[in-house]
Amino acid sequence: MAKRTGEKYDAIIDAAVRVIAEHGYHNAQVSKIAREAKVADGTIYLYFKNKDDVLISVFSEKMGSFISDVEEALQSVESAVDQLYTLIRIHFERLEKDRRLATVTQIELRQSNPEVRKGIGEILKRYLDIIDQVVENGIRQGVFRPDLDVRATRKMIFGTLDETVTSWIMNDYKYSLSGQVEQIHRLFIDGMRK
Amino acid sequence: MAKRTGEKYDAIIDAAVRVIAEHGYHNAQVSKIAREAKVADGTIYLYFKNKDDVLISVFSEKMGSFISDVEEALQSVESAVDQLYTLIRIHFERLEKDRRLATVTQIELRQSNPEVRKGIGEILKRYLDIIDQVVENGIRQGVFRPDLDVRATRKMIFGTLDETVTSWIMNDYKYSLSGQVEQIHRLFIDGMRK
Amino acid sequence: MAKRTGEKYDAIIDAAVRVIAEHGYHNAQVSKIAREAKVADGTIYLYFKNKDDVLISVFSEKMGSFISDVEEALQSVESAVDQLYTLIRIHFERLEKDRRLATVTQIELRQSNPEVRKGIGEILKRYLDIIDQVVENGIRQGVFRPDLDVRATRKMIFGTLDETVTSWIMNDYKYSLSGQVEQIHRLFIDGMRK
Amino acid sequence: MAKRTGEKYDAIIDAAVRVIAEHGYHNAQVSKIAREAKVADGTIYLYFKNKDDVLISVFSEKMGSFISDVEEALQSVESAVDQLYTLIRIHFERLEKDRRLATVTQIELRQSNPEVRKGIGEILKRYLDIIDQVVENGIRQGVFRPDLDVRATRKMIFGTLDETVTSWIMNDYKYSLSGQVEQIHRLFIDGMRK
DNA sequence: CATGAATGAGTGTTCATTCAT
DNA sequence: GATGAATGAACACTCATTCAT
Repeated sequence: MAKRTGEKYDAIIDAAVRVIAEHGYHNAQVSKIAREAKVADGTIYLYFKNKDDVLISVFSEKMGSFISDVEEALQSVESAVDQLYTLIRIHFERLEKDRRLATVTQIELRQSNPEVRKGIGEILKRYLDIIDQVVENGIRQGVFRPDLDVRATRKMIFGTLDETVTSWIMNDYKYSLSGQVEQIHRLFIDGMRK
Repeated sequence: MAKRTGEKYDAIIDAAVRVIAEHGYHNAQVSKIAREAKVADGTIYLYFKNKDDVLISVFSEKMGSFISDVEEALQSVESAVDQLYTLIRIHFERLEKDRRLATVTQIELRQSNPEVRKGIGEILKRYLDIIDQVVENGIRQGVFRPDLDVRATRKMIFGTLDETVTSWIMNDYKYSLSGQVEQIHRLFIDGMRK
Repeated sequence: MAKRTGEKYDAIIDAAVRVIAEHGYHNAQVSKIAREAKVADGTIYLYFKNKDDVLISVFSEKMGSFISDVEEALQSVESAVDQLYTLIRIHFERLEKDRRLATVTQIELRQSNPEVRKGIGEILKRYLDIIDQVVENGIRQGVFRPDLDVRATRKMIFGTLDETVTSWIMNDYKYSLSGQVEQIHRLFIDGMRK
Repeated sequence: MAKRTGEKYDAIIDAAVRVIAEHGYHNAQVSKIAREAKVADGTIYLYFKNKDDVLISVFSEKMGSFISDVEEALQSVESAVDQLYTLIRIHFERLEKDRRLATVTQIELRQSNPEVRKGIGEILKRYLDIIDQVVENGIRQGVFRPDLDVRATRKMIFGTLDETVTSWIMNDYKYSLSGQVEQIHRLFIDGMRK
């Protein structure tokens, strides 16, 4: 049971994204995903434990590559201020480039049951850790306030990015996400005060 | 259909909160809510259009009083910097005081279908408007940067508060929410830079 | 859940017997039983815990009245020899009179899963107890051998009756069941020896 | 299709017995039997027409040797009274010696669908014929009553043995089967009467 | 001969909503 | 207004069988 690789594995993951994006979480039946992936219903169960596993895997596979990209990009950046900029930029650019995936991960999969949400939460932890490291870097480098609460700061950063992307989707992508990198970066670094 | 007041109306709303808090969104059946409210299943449909309407009303009734509280409190505060402080403080205090309601509005109701989420979104707009006004006040008063993008700033503020509360719930309320008001207020106002 | 009486309760039980008799155990879907009983599928679950419960109840209700009939009839019979005769007679007469029920309880329900079989076994225990009492009576009355092993004797009696009925059904009811009462009674009492 | 011999043929039959004995009829999937037999799923279909064929063959192969043993043993016994004793003894001894096989043939395979049951019935006919011959022998030898109904008597004999074995299994083999040969033989021959 | 990946038909159960009383 | 019995649509998952290699 549950081979986690192969052509069909990828086909099912991608089909799930398309079906969820088009029909919404509550209308993404297994049979619909199978048809979209051009496999039989039962084939899905050769690659995944159950429907929840498909959904968690969608998030894991897609978000995983996203997180890896961010990790890699941050390696070649020295200053924590610039790292934060890079992180915001990649976060926005990636999701702006794949609206369908953005909708699925930001909106649809959040309607899921506790089991799936738990799986999603575990994957997101990796991302939150990266943010923590950037903040800690900045403190160590002496560019961020030494009394910064890392966890609170991380929640500000993640909460802001998440809300911004969600809002962008809910407003039908009608403005540029990546156009806000500058603005938000400055908000984080310098705050609202004149 | 759909009297929106009365003893039973309130009983049903409160029963819904209790049932969702105790059993989770996906186990909050109409019949369970009816039993908890000590009315017949059918009676719910004399006061609400359908189940979605019950859920949206839960959010509306409970969040409505919350928003009014914030509005009122802000009236007696002059400076936008202090208004922002007050907003954060009330946001955290209110939810910290009623953990059950916090869980229902922050976690459970977000698993709902598009219809309910839309209803919730509309109610939240009032809150977002209040945040906008605080930001605009600050610009007008000359204490916030004049080039602040009001909408981006509002997303930062709301996104951060929301993520902070969610995180607090997910970590079993094991630290103080209101203990973070100071820290987060300073993050907003002065940013992360040393 | 699970009101165990009422007009519809009976209708569902009877529909189940008809459906199983006509289509066989493996083709007796809940929806088919519901249609036959002229109720909605869901209604079945107002009266029964699940499908297994329906099947066990079929056996319980039908066999229950059968066992009560036997119990009652034995009361008015003094001698254990005659009691045994009466038991065999009623056993055969009842099943001969309702061939459909005979098929369902003898053939179809025995193909069921362990859960149902367990339920059936528990109901049969009452019948086996009655047989035991007849045997014990006979020993006490001094008409049966005092060294008779009650349990072994009971197995002979029940096993024989059961096999005889099953065989009669498998041979398409083409001979008379009640015509064999005499013969079998004498076999039990006097044995095969000349 | 369907070679009925060979190393793998036997391996599959034996694997089926083990799997059914361990997991029960309703959990004896073809793939599980294949794994136990160390062949591929598809290989089973080179030796058997379908799953039913496997199950019937299990009964046929195992019961076949049992019946042959009985046939052979009876040859060297003269008197019908002793033949009946021998038949009961071998019946009980064989099944007592291989509890796993006893469970499979007495309990598990009886849950099967009509097709398999029909196959089983045909095999059992050979056994029933042997019983008939013993009874007829006895009548001819003048030791059994001449008015004995052979078929009814056969049903008593088979029904009793079958019920006794089933009961022994259901009671977890906790008493001796072969210890009951005497008792049951006397019941058959001399009846219950003092 | 043998493999094992792929197929796809088939069904018990839940629960929001209705409506006769 | 209030009841609660009745409705019936909707869907994830299993597993015997096939067939390309």
